[in-house]
Amino acid sequence: MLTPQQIYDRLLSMYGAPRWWSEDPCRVMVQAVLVQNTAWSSVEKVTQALEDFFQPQVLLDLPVDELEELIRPCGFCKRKATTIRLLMEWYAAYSFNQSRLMAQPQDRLRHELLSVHGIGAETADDILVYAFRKPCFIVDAYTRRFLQRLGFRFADDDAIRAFFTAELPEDAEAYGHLHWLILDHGLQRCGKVPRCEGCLFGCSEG
DNA sequence: AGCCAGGGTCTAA
DNA sequence: TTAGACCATGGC
Repeated sequence: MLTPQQIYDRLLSMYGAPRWWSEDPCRVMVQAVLVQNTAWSSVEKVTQALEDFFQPQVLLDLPVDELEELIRPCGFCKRKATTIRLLMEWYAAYSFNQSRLMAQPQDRLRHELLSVHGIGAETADDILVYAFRKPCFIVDAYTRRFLQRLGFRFADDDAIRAFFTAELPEDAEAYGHLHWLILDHGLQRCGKVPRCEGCLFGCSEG
């Protein structure tokens, strides 16, 4: 069985330097909500329409029904528009102050994010890592499918998290980079096609 | 046509 | 505590 470090190294050699979600915390938060049960291509489409709106106060000033129309292609637009609004209100309680947020304990931020209606574990963890640089390992559908194709069987998401965090340094950058590499791998359709080109994992079956 | 996409919430048993 | 319904839309 591969170790987390070996997995990371192989992904790195396949996809090169990993990208960060976005340097803009507001964009990370909005996109993390938009991508819930939705194809990333739809998020990209809406992102173009939202290009002038990725500022917390602008989003708060925008009538919710207008936000619904802007994000409609991502589906669940009423729920997601409300969640984005609530998320920005939470953000406003910290005065949109990045250093003030990053100074908070991870557990506290996670608890607060989970208390926002429409934010669950995965969305909260996306935000913790990519917006606030907290070392919280993200488990999503791609992570589960990826590990399953590699032959791992875990009882639940906590077991997956434990597998990675036990051996990797507790570092937000590393977690974020690894998660994005796993996304790159998934988006290459590894495991969905008979064999993906140059795959170092030999992905070929589900 | 029908199924799925980087989820989350609510309800019933 | 867990399974199932529901939320909405686009792409294939």
